[in-house]
Amino acid sequence: MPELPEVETMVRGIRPVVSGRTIRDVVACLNSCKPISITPSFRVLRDHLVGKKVIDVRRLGKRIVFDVSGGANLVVEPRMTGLMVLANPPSTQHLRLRFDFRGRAEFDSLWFWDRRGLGTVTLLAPGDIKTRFGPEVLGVDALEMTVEAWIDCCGKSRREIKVVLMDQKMVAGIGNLYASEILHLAGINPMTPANELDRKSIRQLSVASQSILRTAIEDEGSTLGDGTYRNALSQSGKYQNRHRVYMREGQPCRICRNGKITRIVQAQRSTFLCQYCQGISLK
DNA sequence: ATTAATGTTCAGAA
DNA sequence: TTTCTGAACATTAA
Repeated sequence: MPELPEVETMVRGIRPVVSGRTIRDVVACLNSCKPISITPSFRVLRDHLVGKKVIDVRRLGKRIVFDVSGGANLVVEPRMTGLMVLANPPSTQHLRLRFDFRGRAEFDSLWFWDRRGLGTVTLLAPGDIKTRFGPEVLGVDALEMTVEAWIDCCGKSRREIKVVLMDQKMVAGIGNLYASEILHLAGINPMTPANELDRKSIRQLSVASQSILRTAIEDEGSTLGDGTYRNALSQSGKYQNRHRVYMREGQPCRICRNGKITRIVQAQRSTFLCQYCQGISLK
């Protein structure tokens, strides 16, 4: 579930605690749970990181990037259920990796907890970090998506716009949850082929994307029913209370109050929508 | 007790 | 070339 707002929240929680600190040790598979995918290998990762200093922690799409002294990067991909926490992980069962820091402070370890274990951790050599990702929906300077980039991105695919929004090579940061929310705010039918959207709709998409994601960051992301997602201190997000459509099938639309939220399936994933707000005639 | 579904990504097939 | 399918894994609901 961690999408841009959740990953951004993790980074904001971790950065002030971890930046400037030296890695004392890295420990894998606490409580002997299964190892997650580590590239090139846990051994290499550990040997390289121990003794290095964390220069900065930042977000790239849905990934957490640690810049370490010497120029290498540690890239953590939470995928479905991965979390980076400084304390109180949801359970002791799925602690996959632990980073210990030198010196003494309020928090001396950073954990990678992952219930499903689909997350990945990659150590990249200096200079190897290049984004196979599209531009950021929210990002610094040139990395941030412009309306022109949106027009370009939509124009080159015939796939449904919902599917294109989730394609990280087109735009980095949007996943299944926020795609539904964004399209509802933009008043766009999720099934519309991306290349059939007019300029006005694309502009609305651009505005809606930034608006939804910014608000979700302010609310520290969405913690769904299973309670999996938490911030760095293991507290729940609040944005789920403001969901317009996601997981609200059958409930009245909060905006138009005309009808109920509908669930459809696109690319094997649930999409939630309001047929009135999004101009859809369902047969 | 099986089976399907769940937030993501990617390799390999169509 | 672009788009689609299934697999990686753990847990819950049906």
